[in-house]
Amino acid sequence: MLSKKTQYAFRALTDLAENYGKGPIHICDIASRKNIPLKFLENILNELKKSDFLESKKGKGGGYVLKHSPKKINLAAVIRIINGPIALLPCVSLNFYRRCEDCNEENCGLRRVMAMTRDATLKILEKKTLQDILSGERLII
Amino acid sequence: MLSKKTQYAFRALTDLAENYGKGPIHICDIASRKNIPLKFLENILNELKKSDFLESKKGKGGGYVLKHSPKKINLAAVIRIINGPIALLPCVSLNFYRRCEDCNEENCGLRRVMAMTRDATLKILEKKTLQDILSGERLII
DNA sequence: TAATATCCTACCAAATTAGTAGAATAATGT
DNA sequence: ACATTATTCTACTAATTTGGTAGGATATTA
Repeated sequence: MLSKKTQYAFRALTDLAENYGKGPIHICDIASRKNIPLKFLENILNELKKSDFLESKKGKGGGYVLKHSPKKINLAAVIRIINGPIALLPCVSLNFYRRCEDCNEENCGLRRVMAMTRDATLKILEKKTLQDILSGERLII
Repeated sequence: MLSKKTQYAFRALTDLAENYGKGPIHICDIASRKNIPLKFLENILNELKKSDFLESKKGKGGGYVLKHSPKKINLAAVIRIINGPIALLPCVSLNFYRRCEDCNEENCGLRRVMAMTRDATLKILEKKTLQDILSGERLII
């Protein structure tokens, strides 16, 4: 399951997408509109900034802005930054690979199935973007 | 990611599948063959028994046996028992549904995408069985 | 230089995960 | 009946992760 932090991240990014083009958005506006603990949200937006999803400006008139169009930010990328691996086993993770103990990877049946589910999941999450989850959007399959 | 406990569960079930038809298998044989902490494995096999995957026999000649053929045990069912929900959000879980706060489900874009990924994942995990992950098996997609 | 807003370091509490200890119970063979 | 064997149950404990909080440092603008 996605952590609460990840759900907060999606809610905050959605808010920024809804206000895309309006200049920097205050973190406290996002926090109050989306009902997210302010100080926790600071951490989250900071991580997203470090990972190049956001730009920020300090001081009066400051705030956060999406660095790229909502159409360019895919959900898998956000999950990887805030939540971690998408695969169900470390040994099939593309971005967080770790070998599993006592397992001959070439010949591990569980690994083969988990690689399939990873692919099926990524096929969706890498295609869907922030734009696709805005509440007004119709979802085209 | 699947917990270590879940990976142990799969390894143990695989061992029981490999020895299917040979009568009760000692838990300490499974533990040593598959390198799983014995007392931890006790908990796991007990849960699997309570969930009707295994039968057990006490005393001399006792041990654990798969209650059904390895072909009948699908991976999603095992994950649900030992690991919990398969869906990425509680509000799209079929077996562990919980409403999420501050979210209008009818109109939540994230929810729609997460329902799609759940379906894609289940399509695989509910079809694949213990038999499919035995190391000798060829995986037919 | 005051006001504003992000940035950074360092905590803290609660929950979950991973594992252990030891006695109770049941089945079997002698 | 009784010793042996193996599962079952209750109850801990330690380590890690998750979900937050506090407070000062830094940068920007007016």
